[in-house]
Amino acid sequence: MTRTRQAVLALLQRTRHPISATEIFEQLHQEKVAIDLVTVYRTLHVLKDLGLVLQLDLHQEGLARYELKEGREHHHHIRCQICGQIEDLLLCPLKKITKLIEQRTQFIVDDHTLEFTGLCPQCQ
Amino acid sequence: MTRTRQAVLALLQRTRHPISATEIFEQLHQEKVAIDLVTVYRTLHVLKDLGLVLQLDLHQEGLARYELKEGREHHHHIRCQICGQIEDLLLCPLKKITKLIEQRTQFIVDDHTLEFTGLCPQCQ
DNA sequence: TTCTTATTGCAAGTTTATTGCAATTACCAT
DNA sequence: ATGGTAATTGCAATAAACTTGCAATAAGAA
Repeated sequence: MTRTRQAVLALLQRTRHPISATEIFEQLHQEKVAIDLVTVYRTLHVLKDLGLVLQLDLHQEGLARYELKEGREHHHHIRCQICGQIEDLLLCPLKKITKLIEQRTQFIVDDHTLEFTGLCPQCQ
Repeated sequence: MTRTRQAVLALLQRTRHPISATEIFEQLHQEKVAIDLVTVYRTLHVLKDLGLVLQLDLHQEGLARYELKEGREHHHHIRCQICGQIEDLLLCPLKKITKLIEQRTQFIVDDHTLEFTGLCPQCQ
């Protein structure tokens, strides 16, 4: 664990919403942490492989976002189509459905993604 | 409606799984239909705006896939992590949950995406 | 057929993310 | 501490998906 990795991890810890590599890069530069964008990408890859970070690919965003997995329970997201704000949904209605899908398709399911989009209270 | 647009639409009609712009481009060239990749992208954009085609952004694929919306009921997908095969799931367990989420978040929900990943029977 | 408008192809440009490689840094053993 | 080794980093270049500008072409109406 180097200081650059700690800086990325610390930023993820204090960020409440899923954040992109570019946003991490820009935020750290504002905080006078010298780090290359490539290093941000590589660090995120490492943290993902270590199981500390989750990668999200939200619909129609065209970029990856990351959030800390550690210490957080399984959840999903809702995103405002106008302002892009992302909010956590601390629920998951898919336990039973997963079993049904495994029976129907003969797949072994090991992950799922669920995302809602719409208008946030401010943008309605 | 030009012949190139009809070619794209016809290909989408006879393709059973969500297909990417590059795949459409390559498939049409194999069928000796001269079409530029840019035109494929623009055609897909038009068809999407007309509500004839749905764009999917599957998790960790890093590209957009498209499927015909016309005449098909609402459904979701499951994708094999090994071979990439995508299968339709002709179910949706999210009607009640959507109402709950609207109450909790004060968002107006107007869409959702749901995707399962796992191992298909062949890749297990 | 001719005129007008929409569509297309080509080239160039964006954006997001990855790779190669040399230079630097971290960490372990001494 | 110090030196050696292996991992990490920055820079430059590259890749892949997608978009934009613009002139040439094709479609549809008069």
